[in-house]
This record gives sequence, structure tokens and C-alpha cells, in this order.
Amino acid sequence: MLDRSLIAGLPAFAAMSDDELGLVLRGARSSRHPRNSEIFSQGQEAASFFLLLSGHVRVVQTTPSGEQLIARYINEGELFGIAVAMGRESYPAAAVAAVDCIVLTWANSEWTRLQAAVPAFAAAAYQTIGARLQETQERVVEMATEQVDQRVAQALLRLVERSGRKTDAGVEIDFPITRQNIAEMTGTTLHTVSRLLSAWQVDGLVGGSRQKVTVTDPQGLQLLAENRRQRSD
Amino acid sequence: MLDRSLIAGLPAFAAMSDDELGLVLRGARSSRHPRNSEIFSQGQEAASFFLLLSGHVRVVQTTPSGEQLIARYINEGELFGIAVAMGRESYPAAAVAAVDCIVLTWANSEWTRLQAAVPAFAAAAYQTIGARLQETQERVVEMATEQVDQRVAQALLRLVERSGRKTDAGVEIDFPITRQNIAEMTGTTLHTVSRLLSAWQVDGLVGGSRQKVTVTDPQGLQLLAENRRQRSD
DNA sequence: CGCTGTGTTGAATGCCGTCAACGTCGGTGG
DNA sequence: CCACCGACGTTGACGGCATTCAACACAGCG
Repeated sequence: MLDRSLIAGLPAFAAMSDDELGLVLRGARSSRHPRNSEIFSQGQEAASFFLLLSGHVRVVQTTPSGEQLIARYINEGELFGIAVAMGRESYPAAAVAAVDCIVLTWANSEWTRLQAAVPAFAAAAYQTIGARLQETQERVVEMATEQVDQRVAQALLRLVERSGRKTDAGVEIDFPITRQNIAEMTGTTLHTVSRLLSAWQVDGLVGGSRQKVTVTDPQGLQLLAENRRQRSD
Repeated sequence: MLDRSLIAGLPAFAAMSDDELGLVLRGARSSRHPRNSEIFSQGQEAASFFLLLSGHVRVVQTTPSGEQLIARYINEGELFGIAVAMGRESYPAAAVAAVDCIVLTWANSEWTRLQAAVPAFAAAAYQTIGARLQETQERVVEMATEQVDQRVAQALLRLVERSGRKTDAGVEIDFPITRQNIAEMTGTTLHTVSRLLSAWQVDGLVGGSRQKVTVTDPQGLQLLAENRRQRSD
């Protein structure tokens, strides 16, 4: 039996009683996933849903022509792979462990049971979906209206905001991330990302090394992200 | 009192009993909205949620710099403005009647009552949100990986698929739509859309006149939408 | 010690946005 | 009924930004 202290501290479960936490954990099992392993695949029949206890997960979509792009990164404490709550029968994207991860897994059959027994759990899932719809809409807006440099700046700011770890040099993204990854988040090429980061490093906005990115001047980046054609009306 | 035949035929309500339909309609009121009028505004406090009985609604987002883009078109029978189901307190976009519309409106306070009394109604709402998240993700993929001509072709195909009316010349989008509108759906300019449609008209793929677009060769358009760099692996 | 994945940088091409001018349709009011 | 005006649409020319092509550097690992 899993200990309820595993999840009691997570925002999604903050409002639940001890009894409810027990009901939620009954039926869940935990598993380890080494770095770069797939937790589930795109198109695979959705049999389970997940909660990330520890680590970072990359959600990746692959187009018919073989191009990849990163839909989002999942942080500790977040639900993912909740196709069942969206009425989907297969996963629309793959989930890959960005670092070694520990994951809670429920069979989809648990969903209806939990929905009835612990309404707050279902509510958290729906809230998650709503928030992601919101974020995704914002991303469409960015892709449609902003230049590449602004999108990359915005992506970095979001990454450090959501998954940052403070260091003496600034705020570092606390999982390994390549230029290619950043390119796949922003709809550009690794070449362009490399050029931008090089230039920004010279300007003292960002730092980092291989698979590491640190934002040293968030305000400066923010300015860059908002720049260009403010107020055209 | 509104008659339940108003909604009994809609897919969202297909699975409901007569009693349930009655419960749903209690608390709803209907209203007319002339073409080009706003049903709700972006940023406005979300006090109600809506169902489109008749007409077509355009969901429009405006960026801080004043650029607009169209998040989606709502068809007859669809829910919209369901911020309450996403846990939002304000509308993230505006809703504009693309033609004269008839709309059912519920106060947000009805939401919790309905959720408890008619679970199928809440389920329909969540299904709607899930489907829209899905669509929005696909749009991000398109914006990131496809050229402008493919995006415009894809947008037209979706419009005729979802809101098409068969004519002798092909399938016509059954509400007025400008080149500017199409540009705002695909993240480009009205100039580019105009050029593309002109070229496609010569090729016999599309037709139409002022604020009217007809797809005369869906397969041809589909080819165009899939074209270019298939299999790059 | 070579190989693979990652990162950097230069040069050239081209898509598509921008600027500009004009044409056309439809509604409105005299 | 006709003249006018604004919204919508078309087309050409130009230029810039970002992709594409190419070559090289470097690290980690077996």
C-alpha cells in the first residue's frame, strides 16, 4: 500500500481528507522510468492515467512526416496521460522521461470509481485540462503573431518559471534540455535557437552549457519577449 | 418555459431522458444576437455559459498589441463560453455572432446544480473541452511544421467539413467569411490568403465571391494540405 | 581512440510579410 | 434612381527574417 504522504502535499490533493487520499491511492501503483524511456506512446490505446511523483516528463507529438514537437513538460505533482478524462481512447502524444522519474499509474477503470468516490480528484483533472487548453491557446496566439526570437524568449521564461532552480548565476532549468528540444517547443530549427542563445549569452541574458540553460537576466528576456510592434493600433 | 424539443435532437443531449432535458432547460433563457454583435467580451467576468441554437459564432482573441485571431467557429448545437467548467473566472476570448444567432444562456450558478442533477450534461461539457484541447494541439502542430499554403488549405477543409453546405458547385462554407477572417485563423495576412485563393480558383480547387468560399475539389485541396516534404526521415 | 550526439557559425536561398495602388461590391441617403 | 462611401478583394514589387545547406568543433562513451 502506498503511503498517503506521497501525495498529501501536492496542490491537486490539498483539499482532500485523509480518507479521500486513501481512496485515491487504492488502485494506484508506482513505477520507475529511466531517463529517455517512453512512459506511453503516441497512438497507443489509452489504458491508464498517470501522476508524476518525481522527475520531469516531456510530452512529444510526432507528425506523419516525422517531425517532432514538444507539447509541454510535466512537473512533479502533475497529472498526465489523462486521455480518459477527455473521452479519448488513445494517447495523442508520447510521454518521455526527461530525467529518471517516479510515476503513479491508475488503470482507466479506476477513473469512474474515483470520479464518484472522490469528486475533488476528478475536479482536479478537469481543472488541469482546462488550464492546458488555456495554455495551448496562448501558444497558438504566439505562433501566429510573434517572431521566432520572441517565442524562444517566452519559452525560456516559462521553463524557468515552471521548472526553474535558483543558482548563484541565475535560474537554471532543472532538467537536461537541448537546443533541438527548445526548437521543437517553439516551431523553429536548432540552428536558429543556437544563434539566438549565443547572441543572448554575449548580451548577458542567458548562460549554460551542454544541455543546460540558465536565465541570468529575466527582465531583459521579458523585454525581448514583449518587444517589437507593441501598440500597433 | 422553453420547449425541450429545442435541444432533444442535439448530439450533446441525445443520451438524456425527458426529465433530464427539463432539468437542463430550467434556468436557461434564450436570446437573439444580430450579426456582428458580441455575445461576450474577452476578459469580461464569466457570469454565464452558452449553447448555440441557431447561427454561427466566431471566437476571437485579441493580443495586447491589437492583433486578432480566430480561435474557432461554433456550430449549431455546441456549447461555448464554458469558462466555468474550466475553472476560469473570465472569458479568455470574445464571441461574435457571424450571422444572426439564437443562443441559450445559463447563469454560472446553474453549473453546479446541473452537474449534480444531470451528470450527462457536465460530461458533455468536459468532452467538449477535451475535444477542443485536442484540436488546439493539432493547430499548434500545423503552425509549427507547415507552410502557409498548407495551413490555409487545411483550414478551408475543416471549415467545409464542420460547417459546409452542399451546393451544385461544391461545398460552401455556410456563413460569411472574409479573407481577413481566414488569415486570422491561419496566422497569415489577408494578402497571402487572397493570392492563394486566386491561384486555387484558377486551378479549379475553390470558388466563391465576396464573403463566400466554396470548395470545389476537396481531394485536390487535401493533397495540397498534405503535400511538401512527406517522409523526411 | 573513433563514433555519435550536441553545439556553433557562415553563406545563400526563398517564402511570405510589408508597402502600395487600384478595383469592385453593396448599402445608404439624397 | 443614382452618387457616394466604406468594406472587401486583387495584384505587383520589394525586402527581411529564418530556414536550408554546409562545414567544423567538442564532449562523452564504449
